[in-house]
Amino acid sequence: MSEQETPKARPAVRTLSDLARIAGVSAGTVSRALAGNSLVNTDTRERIVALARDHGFRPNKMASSLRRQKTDVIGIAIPLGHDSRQQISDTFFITLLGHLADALTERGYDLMLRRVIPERDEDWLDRFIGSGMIDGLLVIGQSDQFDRIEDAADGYLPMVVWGNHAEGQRHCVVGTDNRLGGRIATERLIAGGARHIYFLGDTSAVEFAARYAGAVDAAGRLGVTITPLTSHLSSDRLEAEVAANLDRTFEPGDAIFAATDTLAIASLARLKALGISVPDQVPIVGFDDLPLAAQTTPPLTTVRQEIRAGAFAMVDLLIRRISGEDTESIVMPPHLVGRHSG
Amino acid sequence: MSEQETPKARPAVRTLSDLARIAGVSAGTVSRALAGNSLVNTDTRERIVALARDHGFRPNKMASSLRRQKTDVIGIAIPLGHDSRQQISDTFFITLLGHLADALTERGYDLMLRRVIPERDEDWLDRFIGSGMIDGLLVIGQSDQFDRIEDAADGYLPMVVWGNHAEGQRHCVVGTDNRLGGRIATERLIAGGARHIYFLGDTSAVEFAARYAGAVDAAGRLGVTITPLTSHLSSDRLEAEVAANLDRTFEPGDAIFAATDTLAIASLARLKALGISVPDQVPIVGFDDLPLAAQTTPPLTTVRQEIRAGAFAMVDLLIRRISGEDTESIVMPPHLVGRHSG
DNA sequence: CGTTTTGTTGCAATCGATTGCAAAGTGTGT
DNA sequence: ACACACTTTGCAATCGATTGCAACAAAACG
Repeated sequence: MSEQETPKARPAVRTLSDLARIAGVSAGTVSRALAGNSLVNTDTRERIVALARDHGFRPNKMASSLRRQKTDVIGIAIPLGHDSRQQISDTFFITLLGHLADALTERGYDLMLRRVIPERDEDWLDRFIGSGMIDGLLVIGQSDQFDRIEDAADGYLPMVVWGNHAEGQRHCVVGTDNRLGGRIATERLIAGGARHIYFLGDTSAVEFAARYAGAVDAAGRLGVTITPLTSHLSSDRLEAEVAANLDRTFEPGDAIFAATDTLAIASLARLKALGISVPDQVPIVGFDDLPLAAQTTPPLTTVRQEIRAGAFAMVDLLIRRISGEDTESIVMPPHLVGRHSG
Repeated sequence: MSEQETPKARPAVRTLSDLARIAGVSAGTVSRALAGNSLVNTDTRERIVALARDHGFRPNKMASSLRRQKTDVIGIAIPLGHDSRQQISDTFFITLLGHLADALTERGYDLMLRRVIPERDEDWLDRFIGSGMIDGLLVIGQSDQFDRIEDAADGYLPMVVWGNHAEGQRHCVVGTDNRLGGRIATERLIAGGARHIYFLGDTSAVEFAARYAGAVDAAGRLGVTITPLTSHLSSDRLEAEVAANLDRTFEPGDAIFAATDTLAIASLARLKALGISVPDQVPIVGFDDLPLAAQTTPPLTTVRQEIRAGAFAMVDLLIRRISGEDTESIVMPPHLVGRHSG
């Protein structure tokens, strides 16, 4: 009663020993009781658990982590190498992050988020890994850090990366077959009559480079020319760069393959502003199939990545790696979602 | 030389003591040397720092946190009370998260992200606070957890919440004047000729409730009727609910005030599919002014929230609270951004 | 009734970095 | 040559939870 009314009058119960004193047992017993299982007497356990609840006691996770050598925290690194202000706000990464959060929470892990700017911090990966704060690491996007990730993977098993898979690479990656996706998108445009394709994106990120390579494959094989136009994804540059890139005279047979739906949507808006009709004058195909892609005008034709499945796969692989297994990478096939923009 | 070539042949240097042994000094000295300042001899310091670098030594953060009683980690909680699958993927929250990440990283803090579903975990706030893992807590959105946040705020200073400010509340909040925003949006619609306004959103979240209240204020004062239509923000329900809500016959004078740009954009798409023109038949005003709002067709008229400024304000307040100051809330004025949808 | 088994609990070491205090070493002033 | 100040380093306690091992009691067995 007065316990309920003046919970702060009592000296706070901060440590196991505090609670142990109140319960009249040793700290070890309290620890075991709160751990639920093991070998404490049922009565004792219940008494201690009740006491802990009444006093709002929560064991200190730092101490626990230190002792157990396990933090139940997974690190999520977002390297912003090729585009330092992008990405954490890019819809694709965020959607992925959301699903990762779901999957990790479900498994009892917390997540520690870190945006890293490799140019400013050479050592970002090893620093994160070596901090002792995380049981495993997910890297969202390889950016231009492929080699550094490779190096780290040699000495650190519990790491899974979202990104592109290259022949013979050593780090475990989950991602879409970007090259195939690029090919599919390009073939779609060519089937629609395109003779010259603009690739919109930043090829210094390996994922996008692979999409471009796929586009070049298809274009080359089918006798179509292709021109890369560099556009970054950071929200403060995106609009201006897309505008600059699309400020040209389009001719019949021209088409746009945007490396990302975000870029495709910006292109849609820009072409509309220029009075160029999509897809009649210039067809556009995007990449990702974000939820928004279905809601644009016209609805966006795009190459779908299975973000949710990918996120769950990453977590699954990571957990297997944490327990020592050396897992293979997973490359998921992309699928064309034909709507009306191209 | 052979050091460089076979870095893994040597037994790894994992602890201060390991490094101390190699350097021929005590662990305490190593600790002080790596801490940079204090009172170690310059030569010794440099020698130790070099050794640490060569051996890739990184001090264990858990141990450090435990001893210093400071983790340099800020918790970010996203309560999903009124809409359990929403938000982490909602563009607004994500944009905010991105800016928070910027501001915190700049100040040397890491961030620990936690989505919480209050229905499943009554104790989410106290558990996070009491975990000992974080130096401070940012809560993104009050959801329907206003009272619980109030309770926690009484005993825990370093917490700042994004959300709505209510008269006499005790927790420190940063946010937009939602009620005023709702009023502004509604007045805009009425000035455009609206006689009946549909409010699209979920009023069980206090922020949205305040926007609705503002809309009711304006509508009541100007003799306009208003009808709330409940739509959630989770990406898997959003589209269907908007569709269901807008599946009605609109009459001249009808207008839509969407509680969020995300809802406004979905409405735009839905009305387009129904062959209803915006703004001629039904004007729409949104809320947030997401980057996308400028790129829709037609470009969205919306009420702007200063997300970036808000994020930096939150971090600033939090840091002052961590050092013991009891800061006031900040309520930022919303601004109407007139584009073409309403 | 003595011995073994089973069930509970306490004790103390441990995880790894930090830091107050003491001690050692060096240098200055008289 | 001695006392004193200052610089640098080592020692050992500490943060709080966990856990192997030993100790003890009660129950079961012969």
